[in-house]
Amino acid sequence: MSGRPKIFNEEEILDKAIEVFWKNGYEASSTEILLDAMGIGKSSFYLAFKGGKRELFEKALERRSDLSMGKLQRELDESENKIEFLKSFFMEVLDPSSKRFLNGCLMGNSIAELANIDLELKTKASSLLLRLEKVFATALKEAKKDGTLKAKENPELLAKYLLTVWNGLNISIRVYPDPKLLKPIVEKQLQVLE
Amino acid sequence: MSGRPKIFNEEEILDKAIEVFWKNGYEASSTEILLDAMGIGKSSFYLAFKGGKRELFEKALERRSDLSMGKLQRELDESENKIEFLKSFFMEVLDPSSKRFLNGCLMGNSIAELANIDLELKTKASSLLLRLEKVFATALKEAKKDGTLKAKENPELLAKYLLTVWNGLNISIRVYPDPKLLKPIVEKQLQVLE
DNA sequence: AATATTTTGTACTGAATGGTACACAATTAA
DNA sequence: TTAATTGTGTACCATTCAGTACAAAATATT
Repeated sequence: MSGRPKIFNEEEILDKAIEVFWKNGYEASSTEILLDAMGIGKSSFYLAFKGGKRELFEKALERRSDLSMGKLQRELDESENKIEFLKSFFMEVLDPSSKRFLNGCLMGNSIAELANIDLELKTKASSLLLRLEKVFATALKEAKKDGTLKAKENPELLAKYLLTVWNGLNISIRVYPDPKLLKPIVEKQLQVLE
Repeated sequence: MSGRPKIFNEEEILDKAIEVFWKNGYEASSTEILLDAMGIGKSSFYLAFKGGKRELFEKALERRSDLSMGKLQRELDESENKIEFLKSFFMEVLDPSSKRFLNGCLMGNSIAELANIDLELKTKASSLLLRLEKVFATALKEAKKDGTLKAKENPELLAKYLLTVWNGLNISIRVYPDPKLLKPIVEKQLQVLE
């Protein structure tokens, strides 16, 4: 059953692919660049990913979502004050040392790039981005229950609101070179959580 | 001095190019697709646009900005209540028959796509998008003067806030297939203008 | 009508694209 | 030790990419 062992670990090369796609987007990430980054040859790649670059992209989106949503959910579970945590979560985007500062949100970027190019991939990115809304929603519900969220608005609505803030922020950080300019904006946007 | 006459009008073919770039983005718009849409041949194109596709994209961005900012400024100048007009301006994005509903914002898309691919083009798109902030800012200042804007916040800050809302909205419309879902979100975001 | 000037259509180019073919290498099971 | 199985490296492929060369066409000037 098992012949020659794989020289690579699928999760590791997916992480490399995520970096490339996140930085360059889908179209501008050539298979050559991707293979270089992943450190594997063509035949290994096409054996593992029969669907080629497109399948790799789908898997990369999924893994990126799994990792970041898992981390976020864990942090929320551990946090005392979920509202304060959410605020810091948004503020992190303004940190010039964060990947997101330069690259924005992988899902948002993919939606913008592929909306009219590849409906299926765009829909995939959309649904993965909606996981973030879901995480926001449950956190807000819990915060409402434990009293840290005083706002009268529906948590479901607030979650959609936050997702839109998220989307805007990830574009705006690349418009305003100085993160200080955006800080008061984000604070203003997050006032609904007061 | 004047030889064979041009078979095309530069503004008209730029409008066609805008449509293509807006729909597909930069990378996925091949010169072939562009030339087909513009209805001209290669030699005519490269004679008029020595810089090729890249120059065409720059000119397209500029023209798109000129046209839309010109229109917006005119509408603002004519409007009685600038705050109400700005609200309707944002609500228009949610109209499924608007181009923006499917394609988002050309500048925002370009920033997302080219941020790490072509710094110069990304910077160009950014600075053109900042024109929108400028238009917002002057409108808000006037509204504050004439009393239609009651908010105590600095108009400059509010203008940046609106631009971020704009950026988020143009991603979110492609995440939420049903524009009704977004309407209350936008209303909430625009409450700062009350 | 001849000439200068500019634009256009066609054919071509070299490079890059995503993807295959296939012989060979490394492992496990018989 | 041999066979079966699976993975890898190299060479190759057709297509598409952005862009050029150049001759022919259409105009204005003389």
